[in-house]
Amino acid sequence: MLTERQRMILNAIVDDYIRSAEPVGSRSISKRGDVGYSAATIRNEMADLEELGFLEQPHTSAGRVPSIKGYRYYVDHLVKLGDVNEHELKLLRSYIAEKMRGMEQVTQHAAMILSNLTNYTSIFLGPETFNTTLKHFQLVPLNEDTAVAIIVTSTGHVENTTVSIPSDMSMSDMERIVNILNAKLAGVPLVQLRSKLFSEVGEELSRYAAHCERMIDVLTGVLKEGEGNRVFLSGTTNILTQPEFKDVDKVKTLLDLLEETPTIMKLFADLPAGIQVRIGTENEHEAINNCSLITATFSIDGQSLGTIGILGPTRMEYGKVISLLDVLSKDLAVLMARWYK
Amino acid sequence: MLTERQRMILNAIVDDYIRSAEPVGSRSISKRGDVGYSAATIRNEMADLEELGFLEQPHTSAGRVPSIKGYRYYVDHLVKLGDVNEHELKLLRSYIAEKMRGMEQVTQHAAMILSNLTNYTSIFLGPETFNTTLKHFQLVPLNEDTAVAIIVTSTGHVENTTVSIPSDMSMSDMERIVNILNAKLAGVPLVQLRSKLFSEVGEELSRYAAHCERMIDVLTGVLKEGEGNRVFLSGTTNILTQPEFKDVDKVKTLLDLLEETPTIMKLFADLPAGIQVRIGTENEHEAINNCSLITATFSIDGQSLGTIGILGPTRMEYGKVISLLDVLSKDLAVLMARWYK
DNA sequence: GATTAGCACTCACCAACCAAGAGTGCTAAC
DNA sequence: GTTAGCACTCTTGGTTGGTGAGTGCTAATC
Repeated sequence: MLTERQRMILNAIVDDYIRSAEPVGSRSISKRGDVGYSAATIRNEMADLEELGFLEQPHTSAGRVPSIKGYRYYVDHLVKLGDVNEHELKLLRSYIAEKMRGMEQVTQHAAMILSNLTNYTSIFLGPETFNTTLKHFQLVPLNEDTAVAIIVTSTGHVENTTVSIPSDMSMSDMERIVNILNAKLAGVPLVQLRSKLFSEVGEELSRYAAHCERMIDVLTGVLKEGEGNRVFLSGTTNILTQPEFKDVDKVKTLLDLLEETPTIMKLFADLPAGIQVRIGTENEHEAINNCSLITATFSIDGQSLGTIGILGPTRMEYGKVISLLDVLSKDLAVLMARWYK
Repeated sequence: MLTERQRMILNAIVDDYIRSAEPVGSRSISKRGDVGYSAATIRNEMADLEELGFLEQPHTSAGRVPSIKGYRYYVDHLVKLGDVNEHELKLLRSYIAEKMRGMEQVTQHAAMILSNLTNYTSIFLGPETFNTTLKHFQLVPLNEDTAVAIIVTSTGHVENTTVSIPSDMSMSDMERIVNILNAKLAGVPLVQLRSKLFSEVGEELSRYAAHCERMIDVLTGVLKEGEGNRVFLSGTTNILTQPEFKDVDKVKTLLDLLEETPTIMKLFADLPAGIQVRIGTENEHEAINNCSLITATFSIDGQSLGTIGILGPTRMEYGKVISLLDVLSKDLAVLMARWYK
């Protein structure tokens, strides 16, 4: 619905604004070389674009600034994916060099590199527990009445809590129960643990029923607690270098948001595989209404294994970030496929 | 070396400044009621105090502000420990209600409450690994060539990494080695693991020597990696509400510092048991030269089990924070004594 | 001799004001 | 359809002058 020239001008304006962070005027566009029109012509087009809702004016006689709708159009139709240069590529892939750490460490490291490379904040969200299965469960006694409960999931994730040992449970009882639970419950999806317990293990452990249920409580407790550990942030303060965050109050609300893991998890909920761009108010949460969130969710056999997101101002280098995330998520997908073949 | 009146005036100035965050003038002190002198007298004393280095003037004809030396004198001789009120005490002790979680969770929760109560940033540093002993070591295989290595320490702390299994090591080999290592190394201080390995386990595992050394590498690797996990922050953004941090640049350097776990660990190194106050430039690190750090290190039998610190502006409510930390650290000491009796 | 009232002086802070510059919208010419 | 020209708007930065808080000093007072 936009003319070729309008698209060209919109593109120029967004590019300029992303670079300069200042409202861009008709003259500066006209002088860019790649747009062969005079300032006056551009002015007319800009007025039209504003009427159509793609641009905004902070005040009369300031330049124009892209609106959310403008950014959206830019991202959907205009943005040129920057190509990832040698240096960046090398850096980005350096995490693979640390051969064979856990999947988590790898992704977290990747997220860190990404935040350095982009100067925005990167967020990594680990796989949802209900997609993973139980690998191993164990109790390590610390002294007579306390023990550490440890759970290992199929993705190599480890969770633990300290629990108190009921006084009426002997060491050998405990060992036996843990053994049986392991034999029966290994490979069971985490969310089905409880129901499986009753259907499968029921009769065999009936004499330990009470204890056993206790154990499952512990198990699910550990899992629930671990929920929060899925979020990993990197470069939190990078965003402070952006001029749109020179106001401490804005900074505070943003940082407060980032500290609230549940909120972040909600933000990342239900993302389809692949790259997703959420611009400004397209984000649910008010605190990031002047931010954009670009996410890459990678999955294997339809099972999501995590999401890496980049949070920056709406005036974000979309082209660069998208292409970086694209490369990275494809790399990770390959890596994971090999890992969990 | 200060006269009674000078002490009184210094005390009044520091108190006022802590409340208002603004240079305090002679008149406002004179009108406080508890100091029965006229503004002129106070002015003279203030001039003297300035000459002695206890006060500073931002510029001529502004009020006075305490210097580092002034704060130091205040903390050492003048400060009245605020008494902890019922409500605070209840809140502060609520972590105990979560009966018998791990020591770590308890302290971390306490640190969180503390940051809420004070509106400063609280930092918790877990016990040094070389004071703790190995409780349990385990490998959980994930697939043919990777496994999760898990370590449990005597304090109930759990560390883990994913490692690759050498192709020439069979499952049963692995199990055997792990078993022997556990039997021999449980109870050994973490730092002595390697030397103990050779002296004690040497002959018994000579046929597995190579593998065994590999295992120890894994073990120490896990530990080194875990070093960073000892730091726990809470209320990071609280400090942003303080007027001295209305400048985003300062905020950034401070937050950057807080993200660097090694630096924080250095900051907390070699603290004696009990409460310690470091004011402004008394702190090594430049980024917190206008902050004060109050720490409480609690130990049992001379073995440090962690430190809780409060980081705030130099203009901090010393009395309140010190008494809160005092109560808390004593509580924790009791709790831990029961725990690790 | 210590204390205090009085006074001149110093700055930071604020508001008003002004000029410059950037950008716009509109009109008329190309 | 495009562009040059022009009047108009509005931010920005600098200057100026007034105000108030606070000081240092001196002289009077207790």
